[in-house]
Amino acid sequence: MFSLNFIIYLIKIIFLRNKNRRELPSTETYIPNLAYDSVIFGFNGEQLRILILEYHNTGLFALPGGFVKRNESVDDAVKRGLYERTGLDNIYLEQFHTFGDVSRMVPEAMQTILEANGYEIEAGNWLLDRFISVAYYALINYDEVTPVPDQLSDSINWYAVDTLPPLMMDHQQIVEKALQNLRDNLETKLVGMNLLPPLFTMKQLQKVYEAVLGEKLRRSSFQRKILGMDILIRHDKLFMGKAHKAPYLYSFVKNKAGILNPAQT
Amino acid sequence: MFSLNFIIYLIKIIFLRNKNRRELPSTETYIPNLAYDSVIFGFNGEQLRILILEYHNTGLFALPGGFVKRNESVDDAVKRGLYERTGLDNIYLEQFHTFGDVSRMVPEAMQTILEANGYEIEAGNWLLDRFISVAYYALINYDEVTPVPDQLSDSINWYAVDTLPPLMMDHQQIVEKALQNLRDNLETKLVGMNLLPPLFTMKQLQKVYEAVLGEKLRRSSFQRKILGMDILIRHDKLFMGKAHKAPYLYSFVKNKAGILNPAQT
DNA sequence: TATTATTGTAACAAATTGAGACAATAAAGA
DNA sequence: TCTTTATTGTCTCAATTTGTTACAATAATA
Repeated sequence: MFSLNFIIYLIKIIFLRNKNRRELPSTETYIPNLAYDSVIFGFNGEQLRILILEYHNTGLFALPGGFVKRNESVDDAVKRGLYERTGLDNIYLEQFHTFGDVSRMVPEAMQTILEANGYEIEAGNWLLDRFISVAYYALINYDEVTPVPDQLSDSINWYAVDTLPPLMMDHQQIVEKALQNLRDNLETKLVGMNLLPPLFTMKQLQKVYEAVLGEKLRRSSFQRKILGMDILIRHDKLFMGKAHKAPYLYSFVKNKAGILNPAQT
Repeated sequence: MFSLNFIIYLIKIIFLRNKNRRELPSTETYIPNLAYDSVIFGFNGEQLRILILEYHNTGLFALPGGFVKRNESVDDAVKRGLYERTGLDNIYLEQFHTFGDVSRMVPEAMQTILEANGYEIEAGNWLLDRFISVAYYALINYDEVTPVPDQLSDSINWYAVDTLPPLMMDHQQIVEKALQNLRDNLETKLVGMNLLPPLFTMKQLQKVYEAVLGEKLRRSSFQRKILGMDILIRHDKLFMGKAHKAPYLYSFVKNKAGILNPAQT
């Protein structure tokens, strides 16, 4: 009567329908008009990169974001989102600005995204309303992470901060403000600690500084300054099989009085 | 039949009833769960002070705050509030943090305040719900302002930052964070420009710096540093009738390239 | 005319940063 | 085994910035 392929086709349709026809988030669980966006920085050894996601079938690129539950702090909402996307707990997080312009209301964008994912959304739904967004940046160890796309997005990928795809809404400005804050905090907040693996060479640390600042630094001044801060512990040398003197490995002193402990907002 | 005094008394009652029985703000005009708080700094020549208001008949001290209209940016909401309270337009404003903890939900406080003002409020009203608050600090010229209390508050007064009354909820923490941000921005954002009158002496400027930093500075280093920044214009001397050399008056260069223009968020 | 308090600036020392140089050294090649 | 190569750790000296003290200039007063 029916071919096997047709049956499989039907099952697929039903399955996908069920998957996509799931309930939209509601204001019973989430606070209306409030969202967060996260600029997740990683360092690949050369460049400073951030995680950008692309929504299914829309060509829209965006920062990872989400909503805040009614019984959850904004910080926790961001941590939850980061955990879902990176699998990492205890990420270094810094809130840097809240974006509250009226021009942030772009219902077409949300509508496109939801419809491309098979949701039906009626006019007046809270998701199409205006959103105030609290923006955070996160610093993570690039190598420890395999980012996973969420329900609505095709992909989540690393992009160098100076060659981002065109981002939706005001996300480009959010990234710029994040970068500016990261630069301002570079000296005081020991940014390197969170972008590098536990053991690293002086050269790697310098590369992080250069990538964040976007300029070359002098090797000897840099070394003198960092060592003078008394925040590094020197370990054994790292023999990389290269034809030159081997560099020392370093780690950051933990809980240096007054100065930052990681994973703290 | 009735004495004139009695008539006047009746009129007063009716007038006050109308004044107090006015509609509570509703979520038709305001965004729910979102508020702002403002830390308004002024400098009286010696101390750094902030504006604190006291609610009628409650003994509760608080930062001036308010809600955000649905068709208004958060920045504009704050400007509106500042204008109502200080009469000043074009105030220097800086957003510094958004407070989003769940522990910020203290419905008793709002209930006390509203009831003390003769409002009836039923359980479930949005004003008793949780609020996320975007916090700003403002810098104003102390002498130009006569603060006016709002509808709910008895008084609005200047307090030195180191002798504040006990503030409600987390407002003490908000002040501390504001101060910390003000200190961090002191060098880069030309804070003095906004806390002093247009013409001022070097000593006055130094006093501002000392009040913000909470420490004494050396006169000659300070003078050399500030003059070296090329941000001041020297004017005529100020003769104060004192038995010593008269100081020069200075003003800030406007629109110094790269560096700040005032009244900009 | 001397006295007083405060101002503007110079002068020198101390500390920090910039720029270059040099010896040490891990691996590769002769 | 001895050079060669590229890079590292550190030192030196100059340039710049900051800390500290000193001193002359000067409005009003006695």
